[in-house]
Amino acid sequence: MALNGTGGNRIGSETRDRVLAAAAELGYRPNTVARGLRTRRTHMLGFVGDNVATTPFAGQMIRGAHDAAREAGFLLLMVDTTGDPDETGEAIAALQERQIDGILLATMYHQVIDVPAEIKSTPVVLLDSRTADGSVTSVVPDERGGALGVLAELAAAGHRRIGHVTTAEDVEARHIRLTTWREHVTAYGLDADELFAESPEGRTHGGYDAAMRLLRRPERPTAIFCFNDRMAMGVYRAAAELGLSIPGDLSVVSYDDQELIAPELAPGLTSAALPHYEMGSWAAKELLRRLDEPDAEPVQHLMPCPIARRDSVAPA
Amino acid sequence: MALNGTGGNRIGSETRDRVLAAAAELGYRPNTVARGLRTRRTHMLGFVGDNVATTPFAGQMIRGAHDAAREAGFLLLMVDTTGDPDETGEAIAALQERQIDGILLATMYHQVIDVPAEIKSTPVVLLDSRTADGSVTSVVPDERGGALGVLAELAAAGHRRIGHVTTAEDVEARHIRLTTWREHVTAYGLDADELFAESPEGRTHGGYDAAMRLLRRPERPTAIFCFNDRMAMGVYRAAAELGLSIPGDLSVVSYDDQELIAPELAPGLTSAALPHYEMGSWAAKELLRRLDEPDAEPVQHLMPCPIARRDSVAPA
DNA sequence: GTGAAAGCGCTAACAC
DNA sequence: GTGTTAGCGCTTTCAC
Repeated sequence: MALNGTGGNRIGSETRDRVLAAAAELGYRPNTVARGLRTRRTHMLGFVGDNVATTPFAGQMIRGAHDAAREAGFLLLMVDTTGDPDETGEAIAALQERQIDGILLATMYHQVIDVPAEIKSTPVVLLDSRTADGSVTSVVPDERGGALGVLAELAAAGHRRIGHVTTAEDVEARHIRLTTWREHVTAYGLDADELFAESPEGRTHGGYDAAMRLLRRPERPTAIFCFNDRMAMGVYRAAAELGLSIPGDLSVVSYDDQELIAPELAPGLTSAALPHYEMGSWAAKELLRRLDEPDAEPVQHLMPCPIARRDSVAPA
Repeated sequence: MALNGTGGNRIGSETRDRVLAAAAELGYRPNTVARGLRTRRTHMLGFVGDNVATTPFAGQMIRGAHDAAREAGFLLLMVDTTGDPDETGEAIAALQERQIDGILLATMYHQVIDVPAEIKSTPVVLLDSRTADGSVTSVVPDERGGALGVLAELAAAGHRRIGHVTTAEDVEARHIRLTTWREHVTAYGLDADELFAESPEGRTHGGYDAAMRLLRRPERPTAIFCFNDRMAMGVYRAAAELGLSIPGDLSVVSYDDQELIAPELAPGLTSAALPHYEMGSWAAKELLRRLDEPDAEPVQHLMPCPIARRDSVAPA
């Protein structure tokens, strides 16, 4: 009671001091396992990810969750899976055996998922994914906001003929970014199809290919909004090959703001950042809050994507 | 005993079946906390990293350790720090309170460290770092081997005037890679200083700067060995500006094999890979082994760095 | 203001 | 082959 500060004035201040002194002298540290057995609180959060530790930028989600948890005296017990449902179920079971207080269920990119049945009564918050019906608390990036942000950068520089280079992969991010862009150019009365090019894969080569096709059209766009930084890297290469200078002849904006790419390109790439750290932190805090308030209504949170402004945009 | 398979033939097979059936029916899962309290084994490994979750490629170390641990029924309890010794000490204490069975102490890049005093009796394996005196079991990349490997690629293509572009930052990797290169070109009777250029920072811009200086010298090298992929990215840019084609006029090899860079450059960059996954896996397995054999002699392991061959090397 | 004891869910030793 | 019990290190209730 002296150590925990519990029991109010049940314990004399002089007695408490003696206890504290003895503890310090002995280097005493409470055994959290025994405490957990008794209190049924382990002060551990389970973190289940699908290849999150492996995915370069998604690691920031771990870090965000970690920091928020640690600040509250919690530690993260990690299980990384391949995303396979059976494996995820097993991971959750392994975590529950260890009596974790709650679960953070993370995906390496924004997607819609079903929550595994195993979770049941364990409090859970979804990280970078959400359920179709919104029945589980979750946080995902505000992709629409981010797309509007980079499009606004171009608009402010006077661009109207803004092309879009994207992947054909069927992911949430593609749909939202594409839809937002389409609305934007359509609002100018432009034909979106004429300004659109996609490639099977959202990587450098795909970006290069799509950009080559787009930039060779009779009325080429004055700016391109890329699905992601990797595709933007390909767009840079295509522009160089066609003798177009960035941002002189062509402005480029993108999404993801990957630290290994966006700031390293020449010129630096203006990109909407995926707020991985913030999402991780938000999810952990929200989960912690829910441990004390198990009946709180589920929340769907959209995390803003700040725009990293660099030198890839110039007046049209 | 039926569930754990312990107690040998103490329990009848028919009785065991009944127990198993009942457990399955109830969805019974043993409480690992209670078990840990009794057996003093939690089947959790502490993973202490300095910004490891944050560092893009180092995440593979976590994944390697995770997979090896999980295969043995262990889970990773993560603490990420800034690398500050006090913080690391506190992290270790937090882990010990939770009765973890052993500690993996990881750094985000290869370095020489002192082991925190707190560790004491807890079994520990160092990941991507080592002690000066070799008193603690550790695994680091075989940087010399990797450097020899990429230099051999160049030698096999007939290159002798091999330049080196590196960082001035005082890190293990710089020293080993530099020394290995110096020995290599000196063995050809060349003056290493004429083929050497460094920049304050090991990033793209630094690589560009150093390469510009190096490639403008009267007798320019026919190939460049770069400290890392980011600097290589700058070397590519410099070569392009000087009208030198890669690999036609200049071959380039590098170190790290970062997935976001080496395969994405055009042409693909030949690079020695940092075996992060393998190091993580080795460290966890070795730690697990040591839990049962606490008195085993410390081992210093060098993990080979495989060469990722791409298209940046051509005959001299 | 303080001492004593029960019990969290397990494992292992001890009976028979 | 099976039933019983102590105890891991804590927290909390009860008694005084």
